[in-house]
Amino acid sequence: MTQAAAGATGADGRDPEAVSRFVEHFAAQLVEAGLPRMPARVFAALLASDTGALTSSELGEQLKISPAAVSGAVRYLAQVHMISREREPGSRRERYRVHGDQWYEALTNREAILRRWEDALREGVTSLGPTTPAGRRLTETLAFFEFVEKEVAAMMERWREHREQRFGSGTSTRD
Amino acid sequence: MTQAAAGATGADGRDPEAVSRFVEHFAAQLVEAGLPRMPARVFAALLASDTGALTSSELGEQLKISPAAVSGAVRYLAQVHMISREREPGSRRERYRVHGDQWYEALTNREAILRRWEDALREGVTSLGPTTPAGRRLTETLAFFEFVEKEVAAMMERWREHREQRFGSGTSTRD
DNA sequence: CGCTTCTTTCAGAAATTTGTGAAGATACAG
DNA sequence: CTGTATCTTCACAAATTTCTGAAAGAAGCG
Repeated sequence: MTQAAAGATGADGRDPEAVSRFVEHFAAQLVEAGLPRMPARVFAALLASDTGALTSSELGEQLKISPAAVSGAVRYLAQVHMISREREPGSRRERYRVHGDQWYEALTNREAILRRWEDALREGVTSLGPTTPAGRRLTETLAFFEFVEKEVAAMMERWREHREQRFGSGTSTRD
Repeated sequence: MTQAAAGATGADGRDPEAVSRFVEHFAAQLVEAGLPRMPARVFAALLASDTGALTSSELGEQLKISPAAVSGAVRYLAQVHMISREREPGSRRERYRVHGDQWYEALTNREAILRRWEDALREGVTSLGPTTPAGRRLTETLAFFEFVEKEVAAMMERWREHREQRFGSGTSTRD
């Protein structure tokens, strides 16, 4: 019984059970917020890893999912810029990494979505008529989104500053 | 041919086709952002209505969906505070309304979600250890969310001010 | 150059989600 | 109190999504 003791640590100096508990719990929250299940689990696992980067097989093993599932999940995450892929030079292994800076941006970077909302609203204002009651409502909604878009950009700027001050520059975890 | 002419207006002074086009297009964007289909369509229809409020049967008719579907959709929307329900005093009809103020808040009011994320992260920091690399990453992530939570509140305050100035107070559409 | 190791793609099985019809509640009207 | 209009709930059918196993596709290494 070398590893199952209370709060025990695995071979790598971490308690795999505690890690798993956190991963599943946090992933569940992400799912509730709209992220597909597998991407959520993979992301949480990366977040909870020591180096902030894992290989495909490590992910599959830890989460008990097939290589195909890992592949699908990382493709999704990379597409929405929540992780980035790295190639290890001397190997065919690929490494998936969560990069502090990058994924904060991604979270707020519903920007593309915001844009499309704005486009749809502009079209609506035109086709319903800017002076109709509905048109006026759409105009105001549009103004809100434009406002938010600007504000979020400013907010992220402030965050970078804030973080710099509190945590020092760069990602807090490096290899 | 009283109503189908180009850009023509229906009996109610609006072009139903143009309205429908907007409704479906905007709803599609909302769906892409994660809203379930029916709620998205219902919401878009309300947004594009002249009074900003419709009854269940009006919604069902316009969107060609069953009363059950309307019921489910409005329940969802009310739950996330994107609309409110009103009782017409002299009738068993209920009216669903989009209230400018209210739904802007709702959109940014992922607050509940944010809170749960923060809770999960705090738990993770504790169980993985605040001084481990993973623990440090979680701490920073937590800080980010706390920062965002504060900032969003401030942003909404600024929005109210901004809107006041540009559109005058209150909802732009009243019965 | 072929072997080995890893990753991706593809088709299908399983589970989940979504919308409907029909029956059940609720509340006003006479 | 009975009748009627309106909304909600429930069980099921249909469509969509999700994950897996198996085979094909890259990329170093001998």
